[in-house]
Amino acid sequence: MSINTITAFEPRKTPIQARSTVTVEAISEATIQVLLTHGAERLTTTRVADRAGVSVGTLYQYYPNKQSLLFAVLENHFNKVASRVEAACEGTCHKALAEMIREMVEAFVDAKMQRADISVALYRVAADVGGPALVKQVNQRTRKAVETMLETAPDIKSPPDKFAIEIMLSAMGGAMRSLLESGPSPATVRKAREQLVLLCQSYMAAATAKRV
Amino acid sequence: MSINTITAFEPRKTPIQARSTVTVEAISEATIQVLLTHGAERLTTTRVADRAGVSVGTLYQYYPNKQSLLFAVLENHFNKVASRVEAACEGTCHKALAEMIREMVEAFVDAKMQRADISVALYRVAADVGGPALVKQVNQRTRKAVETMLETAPDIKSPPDKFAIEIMLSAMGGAMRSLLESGPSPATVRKAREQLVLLCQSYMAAATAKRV
DNA sequence: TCATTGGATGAAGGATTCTTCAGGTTTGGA
DNA sequence: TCCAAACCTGAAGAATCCTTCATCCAATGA
Repeated sequence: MSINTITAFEPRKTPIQARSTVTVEAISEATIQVLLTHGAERLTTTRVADRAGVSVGTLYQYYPNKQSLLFAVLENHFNKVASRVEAACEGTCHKALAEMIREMVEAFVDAKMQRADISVALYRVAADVGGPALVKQVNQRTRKAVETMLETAPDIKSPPDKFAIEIMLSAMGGAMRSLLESGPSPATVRKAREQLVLLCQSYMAAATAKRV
Repeated sequence: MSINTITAFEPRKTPIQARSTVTVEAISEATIQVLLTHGAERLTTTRVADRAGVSVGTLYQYYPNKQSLLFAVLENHFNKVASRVEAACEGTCHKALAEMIREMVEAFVDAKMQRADISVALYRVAADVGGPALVKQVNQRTRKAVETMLETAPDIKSPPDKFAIEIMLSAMGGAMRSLLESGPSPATVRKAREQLVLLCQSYMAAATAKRV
């Protein structure tokens, strides 16, 4: 079913000419806007098309159904964030553990904040569109990046449990979600960023020490 | 708007006779079941009523609309969990910091696991029914309990920042959510429980030490 | 220039859903 | 026993929504 679900979400056709690329992007952005202004419950394909300045038919030319549209937007956002975190991990090898974690967490927070509106909007539909499965997948990917990064840390006796890293990532994500949903001020975001760094640092230090 | 939203969610009439109490509970339970088997998108008042063994009209006698139904179930669940955590906090005063955190986290995890199905079901609608606001409210309440508990800890130099406690709670909640959504085995839950304890312990230790 | 492929349109079919309300059934006390 | 209040019923109105498809416009390249 998982495979079927995913294939059913695949775009219908790929943009070739320039104008269609514009259209697809407009639809994407419109989806987010509608999500923010009307809520998930009132997210209508017609409404999205209107906001994007195209007709419904056009929308259905690129997405087989409403779910696939939402899924695509969700996937796109997740991938962007994951890539940022991966890049941060790769760029911080061989440094001290605390430094690694700091870079990683800050990359995550910054990536999320870059388009905070998208994050908030997507929280509202994630559950209906295979969000949890996507999160799992992305978390897995991120975990690997963190794992290989940690293996190069000079000040670690034993690498942390895979499971511990997953816990850390989901905790970080959860805290970030709460934060974003509260519509935080820049100052609050800065504070939270610091605290999240501390949270992950202290946990990782404890998790690597605990193992024999 | 917040007040209007909440008043609009208020139950229509309160059960008086015994049978109506049964009915209301059946509707509550049916809501969760439908959520789990059909998903949030296909949660229909008629479907819920069917599953509860009553007619739609009966449902609308107690809930003014679909949202209020979902909100009530959500609120009920959150309050239960919060109460458990509060109780744990009150029962652990004057012990060592690590012990306090352990009790608190374990109470949270156990409360969530008690009806894991409800938690998972509710994650799917929380966003559409003022979930974030509720979470905020409950988190605030829990934070106060944790705060007063921590003030009695003998081995703390300075109490942690309010903000730090909030971060911890939302992180804990987020990690728990990821866990629950992955349909974990009992063994996994045990491991996660341990790790969550460690996560919160090490963060709180760091947060209380950092402050001058 | 012109044919072919890509792209866009939007009215309308088909299907659901939410919610109401007029009328019937059950309960509990007088 | 009897009645008023509490409950329950479920067909149907009203409102949306998703999705399709026949048709028209634009671009590309031969």
